[in-house]
Amino acid sequence: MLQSTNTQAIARTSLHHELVSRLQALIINAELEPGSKVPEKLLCDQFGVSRTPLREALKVLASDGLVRLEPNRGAWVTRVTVEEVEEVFPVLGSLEALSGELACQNITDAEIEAIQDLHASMLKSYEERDLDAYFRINQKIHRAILVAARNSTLTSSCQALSLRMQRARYLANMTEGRWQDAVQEHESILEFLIARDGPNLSRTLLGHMNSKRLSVVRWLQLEGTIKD
Amino acid sequence: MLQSTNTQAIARTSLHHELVSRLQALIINAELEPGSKVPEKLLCDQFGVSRTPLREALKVLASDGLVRLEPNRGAWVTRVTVEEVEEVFPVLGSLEALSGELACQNITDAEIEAIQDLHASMLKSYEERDLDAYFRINQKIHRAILVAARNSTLTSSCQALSLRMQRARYLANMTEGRWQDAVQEHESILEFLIARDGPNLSRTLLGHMNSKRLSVVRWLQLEGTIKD
DNA sequence: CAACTTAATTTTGAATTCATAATTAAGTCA
DNA sequence: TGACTTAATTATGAATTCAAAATTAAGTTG
Repeated sequence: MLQSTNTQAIARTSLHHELVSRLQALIINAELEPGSKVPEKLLCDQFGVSRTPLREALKVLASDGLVRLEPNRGAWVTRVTVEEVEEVFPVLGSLEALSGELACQNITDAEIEAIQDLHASMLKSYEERDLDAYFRINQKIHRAILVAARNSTLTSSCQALSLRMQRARYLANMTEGRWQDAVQEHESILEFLIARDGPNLSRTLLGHMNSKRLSVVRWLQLEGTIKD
Repeated sequence: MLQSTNTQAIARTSLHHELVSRLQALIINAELEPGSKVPEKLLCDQFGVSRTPLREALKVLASDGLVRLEPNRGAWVTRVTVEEVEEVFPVLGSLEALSGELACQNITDAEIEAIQDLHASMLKSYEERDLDAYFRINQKIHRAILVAARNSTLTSSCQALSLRMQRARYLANMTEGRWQDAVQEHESILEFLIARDGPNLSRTLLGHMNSKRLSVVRWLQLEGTIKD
């Protein structure tokens, strides 16, 4: 063996870089609650680092819109608002549409097969009504299409915006009807991908994002109604 | 008067935020040369700040792709590569296309008039072959369309990618033929905007970006040929 | 004197310190 | 008691310090 067994994945570049990932995860999983203050000291203890690298990470998260920095009042976890959703989804839609177009030009047969497998697993999760698994696989499919687009700039732009929409499992709320539609949309996506039909895949992905937007907005509004 | 005279614009939030802007400007204007090391100490002296906020700013710039952080070797100003241009312009094209679509839905008559004025000034700069002025106004037009799109997420995404492409005045290299074409494209853009014809404006902006991409790539390759 | 070692210097990444702003707690008075 | 003031505490932003890594300079040897 040329390389030693990877002790734990690839050694991350810097402390700050690692912290960005960790904090992203905490925010996505709502372990840091939306609207709450980022507990700087606690996190430093938790991660065993000083405030310097943690604060560096927070600046980066702020530029990605996951936290908001209030002068002299620290960092606050941002909330997903209806306004934000109405802004982000159209942008994400455009980018996903592009990813579909490019993927059709560049995807290999092996990659398509891999996506077919993912699709099959996703259907299984749907039948078992396992929402968590469904979403995990769903993400993998979208990610696989992005990878096939061979454009790392596109990938990271999408990733950043997706993260903002993934906060607090808002997407995980689906009515039976919406879920069924989403699965149907994914059938089309796969079909056009196999046919390497860029324009139609593009259009379908855009529509898919639009449906997601409507669903998320509906849910946010409902949630607002309940809480107020 | 309710408020005191604004001592110097709006007091910026934090040191780090101000530094991000300053460093962006230095990189865009190639005062920090592409491929060179970011002179941490010098910049600290220059700006009269300590390393902490400067380094925070560098992390943010790194996440935007303007600098690259090499572990234990500091920050380096990234170069614009052909690969990057081939990646970024398609994404920027998609986003600008969306901005055109949305602008047609939301732009006011007053905003259109303002863009017409900018367009007229730009034509004047073209006739006077004042490339600097031309580009400044060009940017303003694209920005005005973005503003009219009423989507701040879209605006900041475009802005971030634009910055990456603005490094080192690469865009400022235009042959007479390309310049003429660009002006013609802008005529169409204005026309479709006035007609509030979203689909055609969208298409034109996408094409415009594509032309820019070709022009920049051609120039980068030429430059490479000369230097090697 | 050219290739290699080793020591001095500088730079980097991160912890610590410190002044200031914000928050909380305690005290005051109607 | 409850609104207001003031003092104590805590948290924040930024400068400073410090250990480790990288770079440069100075020797050393063939």
